[in-house]
Amino acid sequence: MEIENKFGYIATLLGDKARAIMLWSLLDGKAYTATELSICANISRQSTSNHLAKLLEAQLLIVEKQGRHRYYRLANARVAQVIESMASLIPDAQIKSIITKPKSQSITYARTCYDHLAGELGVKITDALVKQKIIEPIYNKYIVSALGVKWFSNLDINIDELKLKKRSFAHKCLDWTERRHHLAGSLGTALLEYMICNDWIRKKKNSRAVLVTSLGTKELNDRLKLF
Amino acid sequence: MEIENKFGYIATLLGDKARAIMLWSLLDGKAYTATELSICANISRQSTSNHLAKLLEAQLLIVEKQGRHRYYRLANARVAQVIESMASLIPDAQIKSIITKPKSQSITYARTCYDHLAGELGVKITDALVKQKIIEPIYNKYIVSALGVKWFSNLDINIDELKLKKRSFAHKCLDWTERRHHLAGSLGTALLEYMICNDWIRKKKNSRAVLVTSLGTKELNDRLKLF
DNA sequence: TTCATAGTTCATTGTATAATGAACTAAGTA
DNA sequence: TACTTAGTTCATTATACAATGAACTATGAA
Repeated sequence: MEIENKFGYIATLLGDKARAIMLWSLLDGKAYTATELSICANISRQSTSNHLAKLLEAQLLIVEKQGRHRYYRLANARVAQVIESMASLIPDAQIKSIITKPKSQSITYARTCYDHLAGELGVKITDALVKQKIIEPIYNKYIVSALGVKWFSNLDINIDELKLKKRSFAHKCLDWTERRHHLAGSLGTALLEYMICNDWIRKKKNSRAVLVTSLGTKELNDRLKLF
Repeated sequence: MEIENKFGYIATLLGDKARAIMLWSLLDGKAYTATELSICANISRQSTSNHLAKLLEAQLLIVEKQGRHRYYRLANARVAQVIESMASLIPDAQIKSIITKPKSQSITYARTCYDHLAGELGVKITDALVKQKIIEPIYNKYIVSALGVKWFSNLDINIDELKLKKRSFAHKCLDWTERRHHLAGSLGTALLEYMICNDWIRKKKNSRAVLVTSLGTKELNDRLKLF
């Protein structure tokens, strides 16, 4: 098979309406049962099963059996990033009509993108990290400066340890609301984890939206001159 | 329309086999005619036209009319980025297969286009002029920066004089081999004349091809960091 | 002029594949 | 044990939309 056909295979797979909705729902990184996903996409369980089988075969999803339930989740962070970046192609006019909706304000301001922080806040923090010379953008990645190693160690994040992990360390992820890059990879995950554990931000229930606590505002301002 | 439906709209658009092949072909950043794209995708011209209209409407492509041809290209770098990132999801990728380019013969490498320089060299020079901030692309034209005025005056080219002429000063011309823009207009003519007069390049007899002299190579490298 | 080529539009046909119903396995429950 | 729920498989149906032919505009060339 030629490369463009392989690309077409992936594109077709993502292109079905029902599958697109399911994948979008899975963007929070959580695992959902087949029945839950069928409700999301508003199709029969049989049909859902068929779609899920295809997504599994393409290694876009992974499945975990637990009793009589099967929990489906995105195979890895890369899948999530591709889906989010595809959303950045939604025509400007349509994006505007979405982000001005009151209920989507929080999701566009700050949300999780699978395992790291996205939205306006995600981009702002990344910008600040670059401005403070903590990280530096190189091609599609970021490198951490000597100063940055120190900065992250204050958050109990050990750069050397993270680099040892198999997964990507610190790469760029395209944000669909901001149309700009933000920090992803194991470093992005570590930062998100720290912020949640230390109550800088809180996840909203049943949503990818997060909100910044007053402590978080203070810390981000002190450490990154963010606000 | 909800966000997941809009995502589905984009995904569906990219998901058609024929469209996927066309988009993949356009990844090189060059512009192609509708007929050429129909050959790439191996479908009829009518069908191609239909697909292109959809991609245009979604602002994934832009079109430029030139005579009876319509040149289609990706709307911006983001589109290319997303397509490439989607290709990264191809399972057990054998993406290492290199995309072969048609080898450039002298007629495609450098040739005159009516009264200015075209071909790969023409495009390269134009790119370098932009990169060095000597000229700046604005819509279908180029403007010359203050730095640029100085740069051209070193070649005895007086920008103010050229602007007084009735004909177009510096517009974009689409190259058929490179499918990318290069400098045309009175400024393009003046530059070509200078290069010939000063033996940077020589016209081949009975041909539009030109060859670059060793002096030309040196000068273009010194002044534009071209090679 | 007239002809050829590039490209589009529109109505019709064709087809790939999604959705569905019925029948099934497998796990949990009363 | 029988019964319910989760999920799948398979054969059939339905449908969205891609492909096509015919007719059209527009540019360029003889």
